Amino acid sequence: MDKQLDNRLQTRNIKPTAMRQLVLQVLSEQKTAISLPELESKFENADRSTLYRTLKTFEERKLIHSIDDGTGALKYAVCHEKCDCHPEDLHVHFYCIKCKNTYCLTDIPVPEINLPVDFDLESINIVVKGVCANCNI
Amino acid sequence: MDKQLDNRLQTRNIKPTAMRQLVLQVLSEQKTAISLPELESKFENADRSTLYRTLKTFEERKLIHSIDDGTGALKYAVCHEKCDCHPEDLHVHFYCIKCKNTYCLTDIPVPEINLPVDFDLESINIVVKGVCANCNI
DNA sequence: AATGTTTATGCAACCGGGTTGCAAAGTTAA
DNA sequence: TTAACTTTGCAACCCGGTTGCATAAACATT
Ligand SMILES: [Mn+2]
Ligand SMILES: [Mn+2]
Ligand SMILES: [Zn+2]
Ligand SMILES: [Zn+2]
Repeated sequence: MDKQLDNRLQTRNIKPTAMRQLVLQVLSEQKTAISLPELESKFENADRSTLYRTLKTFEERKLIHSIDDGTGALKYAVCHEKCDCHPEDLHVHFYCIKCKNTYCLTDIPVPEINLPVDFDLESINIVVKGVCANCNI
Repeated sequence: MDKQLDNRLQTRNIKPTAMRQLVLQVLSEQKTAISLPELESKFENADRSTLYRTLKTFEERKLIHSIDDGTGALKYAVCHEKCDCHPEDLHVHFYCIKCKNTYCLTDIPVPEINLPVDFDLESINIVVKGVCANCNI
């Protein structure tokens, strides 16, 4: 289908099955992060475990990243092209308590955190809660 | 029982039932945050929903705070005396991928985050993952 | 002390997100 | 064509969290 998306799959070493193309397409259309149950509801007849495994594969290969915004369901969003999900690639996420959407604030990198001595840092998860611009008019 | 702990309950307007005294005692003994299932396992015959509601009450009254470290189970830790869980009271949390403990890094306040225009901030959740000092010898 | 009212507890059942085992279908490589 | 591997679909399960409801305990009023 979409040549662009197929490329994204290929460069991440993911075989472009029909299912995966569809899932990536849906993910790419989202303006905010989406959960597995939400994704499920976007398809008529898709099996949850297939979608689940598709997301897992995507995440493993760094095509998407997941956000735990504290709502109980992991949210997913496509990584930007060159992302490797290393600390310097990470950004802040925002959960709106009104519209319940979770935004990637890709312009806001996670700040440096100075851990106590002998603590090793591997990743940082920052979720800010509040009211988003759309809900704030 | 413990006069200190009873005071903590009173100053937070929580009636000091036997159950609540016990739960607060266990919580106070922890060096790292503890989940409901873990708490459950510290008692012989405690009912889950009672413990659940006890934690909820404690959290509502700001006697304890909860941490979503991404493991699937919320962790709880006692707030410090004067805490109101406002952004300026919040600290960074650390999840050790080796020992699976979640630490309150009470000395590390959450940094300021400048949100995009029209976004209102209510709370900030920061969880750093890595290896803790104990596991790093 | 006896009564009614509020609050806390215990039990059971449920919910929802996530996860797995396994067999069938599809793909790829000899 | 056959064999090996990968992906999909289905069903069943796990676990943390949550709720309705009945009982018990605490509290207040007479
Ligand atoms: Mn993101
Ligand atoms: Mn803490
Ligand atoms: Zn919003
Ligand atoms: Zn550790």
